[in-house]
Amino acid sequence: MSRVKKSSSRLGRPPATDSADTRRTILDVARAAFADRGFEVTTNREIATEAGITPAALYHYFPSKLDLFVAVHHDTQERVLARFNQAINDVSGFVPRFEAILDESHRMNNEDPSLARFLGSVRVDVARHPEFEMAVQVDQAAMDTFFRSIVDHGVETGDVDRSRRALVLSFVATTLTGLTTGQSASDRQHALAVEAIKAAVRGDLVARLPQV
Amino acid sequence: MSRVKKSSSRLGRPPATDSADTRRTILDVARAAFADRGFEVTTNREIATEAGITPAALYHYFPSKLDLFVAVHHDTQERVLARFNQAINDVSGFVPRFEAILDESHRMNNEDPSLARFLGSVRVDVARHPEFEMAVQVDQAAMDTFFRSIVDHGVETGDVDRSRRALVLSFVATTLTGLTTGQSASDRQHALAVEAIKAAVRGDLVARLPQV
Amino acid sequence: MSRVKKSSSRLGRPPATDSADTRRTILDVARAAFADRGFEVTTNREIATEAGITPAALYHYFPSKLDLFVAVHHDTQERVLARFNQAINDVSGFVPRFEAILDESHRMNNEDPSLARFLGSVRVDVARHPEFEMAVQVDQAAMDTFFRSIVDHGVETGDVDRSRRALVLSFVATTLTGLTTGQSASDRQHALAVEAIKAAVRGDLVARLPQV
Amino acid sequence: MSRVKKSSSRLGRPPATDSADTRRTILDVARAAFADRGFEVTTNREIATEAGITPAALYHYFPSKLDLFVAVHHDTQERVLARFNQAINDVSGFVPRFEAILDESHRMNNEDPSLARFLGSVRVDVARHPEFEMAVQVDQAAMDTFFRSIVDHGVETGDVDRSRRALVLSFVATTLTGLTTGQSASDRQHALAVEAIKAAVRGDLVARLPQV
DNA sequence: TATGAATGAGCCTTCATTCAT
DNA sequence: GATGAATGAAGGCTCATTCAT
Repeated sequence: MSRVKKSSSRLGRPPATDSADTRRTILDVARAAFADRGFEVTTNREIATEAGITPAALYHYFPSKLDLFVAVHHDTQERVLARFNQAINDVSGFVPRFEAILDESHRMNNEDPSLARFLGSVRVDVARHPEFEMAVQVDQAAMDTFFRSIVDHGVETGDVDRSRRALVLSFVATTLTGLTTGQSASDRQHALAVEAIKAAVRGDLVARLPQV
Repeated sequence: MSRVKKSSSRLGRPPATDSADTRRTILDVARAAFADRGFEVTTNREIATEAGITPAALYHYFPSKLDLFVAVHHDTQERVLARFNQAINDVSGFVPRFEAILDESHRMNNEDPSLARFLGSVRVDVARHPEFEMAVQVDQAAMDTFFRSIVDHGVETGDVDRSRRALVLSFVATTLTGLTTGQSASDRQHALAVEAIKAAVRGDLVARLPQV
Repeated sequence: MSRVKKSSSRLGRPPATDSADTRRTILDVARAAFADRGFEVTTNREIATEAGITPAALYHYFPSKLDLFVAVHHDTQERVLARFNQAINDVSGFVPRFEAILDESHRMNNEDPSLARFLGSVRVDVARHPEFEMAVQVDQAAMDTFFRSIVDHGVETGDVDRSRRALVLSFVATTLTGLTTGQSASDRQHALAVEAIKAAVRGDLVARLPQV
Repeated sequence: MSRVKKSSSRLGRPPATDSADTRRTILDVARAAFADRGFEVTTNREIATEAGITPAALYHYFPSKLDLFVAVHHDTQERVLARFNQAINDVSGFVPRFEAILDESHRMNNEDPSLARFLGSVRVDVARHPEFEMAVQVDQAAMDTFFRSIVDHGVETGDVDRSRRALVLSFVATTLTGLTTGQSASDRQHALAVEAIKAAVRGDLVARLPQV
């Protein structure tokens, strides 16, 4: 919101601008826009205006709208993964690590909701644009690998049964997707969902039924 | 499967029926298209062609593309809700009912994947088009109410602690969203996710940690 | 110039228009524009405006600007070839036939200068746009074949030496290109060039030098 | 052949010379580009890149793309005219001089095809850009004057009939245009066309018909 | 002299929608 | 009901050109 540079609106190179700054701004602005409105609905003009430049200037930094999207994806995935990695750094065991990830998710959702929101909506955009598939799959594989490593770590520490690796991984993917996609609107809602997932993992979400 | 409207030569049939058939076809075709490619990317021409008519003819059935989308939403929500209601009909207790819903979800995802896929992607489309919000909120409220009733039923039957109503409801919303949005690509994947959710609800997803 | 239909500028289908007429008008208008300004410089908007429609309506008749160009090429080539064929119909011998073609060229250049001008400039446009090559080569092969047949006919009637077939064909191509490309601006200039070519073919353009 | 400006490290050389080198390089590179793709299709960036500089640097040498084009035209016309003048230097009579010009054309087409190709395509570009007309007409007048002088020389030496001056001049213009525009693709083709024109001028292209 | 960052104008094309038939 | 012809608005992108450095 406070990103808008004073719109110079004058020809030629603007005084005292840093190329890297502009690129960073574009990436941030674009992430928010893509997260809110998706790839199709977001126009170059919107992104450019919010970044304080003209649509044509976008092409100075990214060869096409699609490339910009891919760059945003890569940047976001990278940042989130770094946060996750750092979050589990001095934590051991599957459950503690998963909870650390959930907590970090919640923190990130507070600091910059566009990170999670983007990752939540990217799935849809990618599904809708077959051209994206290849471009983002490297990044997504990295995220997959990360989650898999958490589960495998759980197997080692004993809280995940070796035979249930796939099941647990599926649970992680499903809940994280659900959290990111559906519950990131308000802080309260997000916090509640995080608690719910934790409770479920701990096994005390609902009363244990007497196993007949 | 055959999407093209059958040629209307069944003698004696009132013409109104053909009209209703065409409307039905449009709705089905549009649901699949919106589910696959989203509101923006799907064009009237695509829908019309697949329904065997011209884009202009669409306007005899729906006043605008937006109205068509809303109609599809209503229709889909209604059908899914009917299936859910029927699924829990002779089942008692929160966990059994939730499991029944998950199973029904899985069945539906097999029979006509476009139902779930549409509901999965509608969230994004609605978020991206503020105009939709009002139109779909009635339908979404109905779904909310349904889930709330399941949880309340759980409180009555005793397997949901009264103080955890909100928590459990959040879990239902989160996992169902995650299931629909992220795990509906293949039957196998969907089945696994359903099992994972069930295990989590039963409390035996991971090894119970010794409660100190 | 007098092609402009009353600009309806009203939405929906305009009353009493014939699709075939509009297509014909577009083709004619486009030929003139392409001939004058070339493919790149001519804009869809110019063509549309001169044809009394909007740029978007162009796409009702031709899938792209390139396709329109190819259609104009085909149409023009066909019409010119028809005139040439008719011109040599009851004439025998290479020289008489070549002269008939030159005369017909001159007549056409008077009636509708855009035919020749287009054919003159198309060579350049095709050279500049590799994508055109394939699309127009069928038409150009037909023209080639026609000229070749004239020369071969000359061999049969005896006024072209069999060993000079290639040479004569080259002369026909060179002069006709030169005529169309460089001398079609004014009627007088064109007529003079036609006379010059005829004189050269007759062998009395310049005084015969005493062959030492 | 090597288009890239040599690195300017020859000590003691006045910097002005490097500047002149760069200008020369731009002119050469631009001629080839304009010849191949025409004024519109050729971009400043292409020219600059091939000349080893940036688009902005172009503006240190030429005030605009249009001016660059005009400069290329002037330069090319000048060089070709110089070659032509030299070619007819010690030749007398219209036919021998015309043949000398044709031979020189052929030689030039071999050495640097871009000279002829540029001159062949310039006609079209000028016709397409009314702004060029005035700028190039001085150069073209010089070329015209040259050809006129050849013909007048022919009148003096007696091989051109005084009454046929205009006719012969038209022939020269037409064939030279045809040669440059249409037959300069391959050496073989060009050579054949040159021979054909020579034969026509000599009067023995086709069998002389019995003049009744 | 040269570069990199930026602009403004304009182009081709797509699309929802309208209207006469 | 349905179609085909047309529109207006908008979008992504390219390009010559400008200006601070």
